Amino acid sequence: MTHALPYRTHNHAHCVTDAMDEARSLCQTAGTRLTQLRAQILELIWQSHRPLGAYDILAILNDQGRKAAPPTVYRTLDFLQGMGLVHRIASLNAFVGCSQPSHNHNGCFLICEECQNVLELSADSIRQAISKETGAQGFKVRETTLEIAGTCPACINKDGGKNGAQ
Amino acid sequence: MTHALPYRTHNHAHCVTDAMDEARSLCQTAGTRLTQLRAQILELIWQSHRPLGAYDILAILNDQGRKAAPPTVYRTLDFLQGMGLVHRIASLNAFVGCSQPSHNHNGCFLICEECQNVLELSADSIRQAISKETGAQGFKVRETTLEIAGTCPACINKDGGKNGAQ
DNA sequence: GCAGGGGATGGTATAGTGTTGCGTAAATAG
DNA sequence: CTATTTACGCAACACTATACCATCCCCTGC
Repeated sequence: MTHALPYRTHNHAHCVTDAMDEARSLCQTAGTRLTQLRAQILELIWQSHRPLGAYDILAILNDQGRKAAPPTVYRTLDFLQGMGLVHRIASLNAFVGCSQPSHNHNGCFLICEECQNVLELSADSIRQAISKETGAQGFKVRETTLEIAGTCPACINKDGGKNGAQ
Repeated sequence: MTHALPYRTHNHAHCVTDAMDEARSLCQTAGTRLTQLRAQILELIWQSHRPLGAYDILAILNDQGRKAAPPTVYRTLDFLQGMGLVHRIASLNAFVGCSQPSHNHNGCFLICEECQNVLELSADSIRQAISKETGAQGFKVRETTLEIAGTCPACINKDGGKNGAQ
């Protein structure tokens, strides 16, 4: 299936239910437990395509009546990351749902600085270029962090060229 | 001129003097001041090819008799970043000297997780691939963060395949 | 030489992000 | 039903970064 672009209007409920379904299925397969807390936090992250800080999550959890402290959140995020269900955006210190948890690890993130939406690309051509360069250096890659900040097409149009000009 | 590979033995004093010379020249051109503090911090960062945390710098400064507080260090780092003399590695919360401050902004960093050395690549082919993908999305790039963690060739050899195996 | 102004630095406090360690509770296995 | 593993609650702390104000220094013009 194709995934909706975050910055286009789409039925976001589908994103959430899809993500939760896939999460349940992945945990089932892996023999890990998608507990109530983990599901709750994953769903919180999927409330939008905007990355959420750990302390944002913490605040929402506490608003929702759960007594949580930072370790609770970070542990859960570690689990979700380990399962490939969420990604950490290093340049933002924030977390976003992974749109294709079964494939597409080490993705490439397009971060709109106006609307804060993040689009995850698979970007095979970029991956190949990286692989070629690192190979030439004899460098063995474990993990790549590729985060691109800028302006998404929706915001470029919205601005009428305010930032699109230069 | 060609730059030495950080993880090969090289006369590192040259890296430092080159970097300092270039820094002086760049500041001269830009009409900014490479003050004693700024030079001191830049030189600290260039002590090695390993990224240095802001609080590492702070500790060394204080060891060296200067009374500094965090804002002093961050201000100075901001300046040095603004001049393109150092880069911040988001995935490490640390700073490294820029090997080619006059060109090569938005570089690509190969981070060895064993020896901690960082090599900065220009990586035009990667940049082109990114540009192509983002262009296809209609996304306007302002800044790219590309940090690749893994093992450098020197450490791969040193380990005799300990990590190189898998 | 000297006042004025702007950039650079010193310093306190505080905000934001992430971790350690330990004890308890819940789920699963035997 | 006990033992073991796994998850969660909680306190304290470590690390990273910024806001804000005061002071200093250097350059400029006089």
